[in-house]
Amino acid sequence: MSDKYFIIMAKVKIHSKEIPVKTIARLSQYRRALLICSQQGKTHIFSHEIAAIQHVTAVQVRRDLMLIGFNGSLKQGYNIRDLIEVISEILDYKDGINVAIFGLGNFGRALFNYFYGKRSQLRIVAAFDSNPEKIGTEHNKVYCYSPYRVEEIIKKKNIKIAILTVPPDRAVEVAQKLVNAGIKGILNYTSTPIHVPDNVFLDEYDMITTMEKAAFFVKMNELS
Amino acid sequence: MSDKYFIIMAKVKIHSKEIPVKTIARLSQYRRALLICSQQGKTHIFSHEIAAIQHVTAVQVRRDLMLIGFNGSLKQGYNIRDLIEVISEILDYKDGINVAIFGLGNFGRALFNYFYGKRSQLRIVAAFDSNPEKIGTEHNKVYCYSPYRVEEIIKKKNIKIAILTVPPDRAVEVAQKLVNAGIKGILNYTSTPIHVPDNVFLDEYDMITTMEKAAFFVKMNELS
DNA sequence: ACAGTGTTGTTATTTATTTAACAATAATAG
DNA sequence: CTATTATTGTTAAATAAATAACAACACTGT
Repeated sequence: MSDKYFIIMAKVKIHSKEIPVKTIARLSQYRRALLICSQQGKTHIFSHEIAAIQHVTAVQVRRDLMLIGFNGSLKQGYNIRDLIEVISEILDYKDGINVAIFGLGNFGRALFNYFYGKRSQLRIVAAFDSNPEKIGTEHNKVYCYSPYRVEEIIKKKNIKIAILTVPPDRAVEVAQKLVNAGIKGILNYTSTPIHVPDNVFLDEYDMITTMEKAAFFVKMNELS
Repeated sequence: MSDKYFIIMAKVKIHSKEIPVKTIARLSQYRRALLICSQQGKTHIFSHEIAAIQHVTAVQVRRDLMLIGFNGSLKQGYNIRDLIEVISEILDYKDGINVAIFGLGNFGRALFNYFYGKRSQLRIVAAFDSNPEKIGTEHNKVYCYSPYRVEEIIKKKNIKIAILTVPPDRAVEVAQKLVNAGIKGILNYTSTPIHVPDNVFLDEYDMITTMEKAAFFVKMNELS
């Protein structure tokens, strides 16, 4: 059997320039740093100041901002308010984006609480759980539905992104259901890898892998 | 002011070959897939089978295994039991590694429950929280200590890795304390970036960034 | 015995990303 | 008015990682 290839979204064009995925992630981080600075009354910031807050070099900040076509001034650096606006223009979805959480176990509830109300652009509008005791309950005005109603609710509430926190053995099945229902992005926090079509965004985060990586580096550091 | 540079651990030598960080992460994932296959009674596996379970190509699997010097057989593929052993030899810390969790909010508790007992190599042996009501409580035999005792307990219990889930405004301060106490790795789940010396492993995961990236790709996909 | 098949192991190539280098600039101090 | 300084913006180079290409092999069926 020949090898199979999975196509992922690697670069994106903005202002006719190619923007690496990693730049997108950094823009999100820059914005948060900028919002804090802005709240503190700062109006301008240098590339090395942004770099010092986040884990990057000043060169990288400048390069990222160049890619999105944002210009600073030589003596004052970058205008914070303007930069926030430009980044928001790129990152934000017009009228906000609706998110649902699938699986209200410990993890799901924690993410829900962590997330709820943090960024108005990203709204959790529904929860799903197969536990009959949870179905029908409400939490911060977010209703918990039965999995049977996934397709109906996704369409009715225009849910674009799913946070997947179901038990590992249900992940594949639920993901399939979500894709069929027309979800546009899945954040998979189960330890089971899932597959989605090319036009669905997928991000998988697995804490066990991260822990094992950490353990490995601790070990390597001790040896050298 | 000139640019500053942060040195990170990018590659590691095993058997005189350089191994990319990403390969290390994949090895952890391969092992989990292999453990499941092994439990199902399978003894051998082909590269494309591993690839189909995880999100990679068969070539990448073969390349990763080549880097760690593991050989398969032409007709049967890779011996599952042997491969698990070799990967474990690389990833695992001799007698297991002790982990502590800092901040028992929703997120901290969720990670604790998610994690507890999952991998015997990685043991959660202590928790810390500044809330007096939590201090002194016990959960699955794991005691919750006052932050005042961080240094003492880290040394006494030989804690190598910290899971950081304190509120964002405490992250920097707590991280500093951990580094001073001799912690070797930090998994930072607060949304505040932290800085650590080169010899301390750091992994930062920020859900907001991931969500914003997801939203961005949803948007891009709709435009094209 | 030999063509056909499906696999591994490895080198070469391509792509992606970061880092370095540096010209251009604007302010400042002498 | 000129040298100095600290910064941006951008191109070039270096590094990292993924993908392709393919030789070597071992088994199968004819």
